[in-house]
Amino acid sequence: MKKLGREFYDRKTVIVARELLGKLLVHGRRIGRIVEVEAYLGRHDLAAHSARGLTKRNAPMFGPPGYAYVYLVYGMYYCTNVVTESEGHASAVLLRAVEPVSGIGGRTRGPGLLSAAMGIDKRLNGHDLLSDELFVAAPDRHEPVDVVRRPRIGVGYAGEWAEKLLRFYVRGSSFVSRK
DNA sequence: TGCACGATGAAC
DNA sequence: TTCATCGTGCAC
Repeated sequence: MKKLGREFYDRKTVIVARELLGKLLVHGRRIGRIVEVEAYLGRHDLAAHSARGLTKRNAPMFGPPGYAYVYLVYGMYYCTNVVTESEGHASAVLLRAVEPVSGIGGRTRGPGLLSAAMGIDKRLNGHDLLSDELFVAAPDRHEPVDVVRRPRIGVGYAGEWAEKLLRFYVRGSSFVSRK
C-alpha cells in the first residue's frame, strides 16, 4: 500500500471525500477500509463546525490539508476528520465507517465506533496524516468503487445545507452506518 | 463562572 | 424516543 501525499488532500473536498472511499486508514497496527464519509465544505457550510468561525476546538480545520481533526461528541465518542483544501479554507471530511482489514475487530460503523475501533482519540487531534503513526493509504489492488450520495446525518439544524448530498458510501457495503 | 447542547449509539 | 456523558462556546 502507498501512503497518500499532501497533494491528495489539497483538492476540492467533495473530490477528496469520494476518493477516500476504498482507501485504507492506518493507525499503527490497525487498518480499516474506508466505506463511508461526509464532506464539510468550509465556513459557508452551515453544518460545518467552521461555520461559526475559528475556535480552539475547530482550529485544525483552519490549518493546512492532510491533518487530523478529532473532537468529542455527546461526551462519549470521538469523530475523526481529515482536513482538506488550502490552509484557511476550513473544510474537512468526516470518516463515518470502515470495514475491518487487520488489527481491529468488532463494530466500526458510525464515526464514534470507527474512532474507538481504530484507537483514535483527542491525542491525535491536529496530527499530521503524513506521519508514520496515522495516515491514509491506497491499497495495492484498488477495486472500483460504486459511490452512493445521500444527505449527511445529524445536521438537521443546518437549513438547506442539511439536504445537500454530501455523504458518500460504497454501494453494497454491509459496513455502512446507515443506508 | 454557569449552562445548554451536540457531525452518536444503543436500548426500550 | 430516551438516555448516557462532558468539553466547548457563549451568555451573564
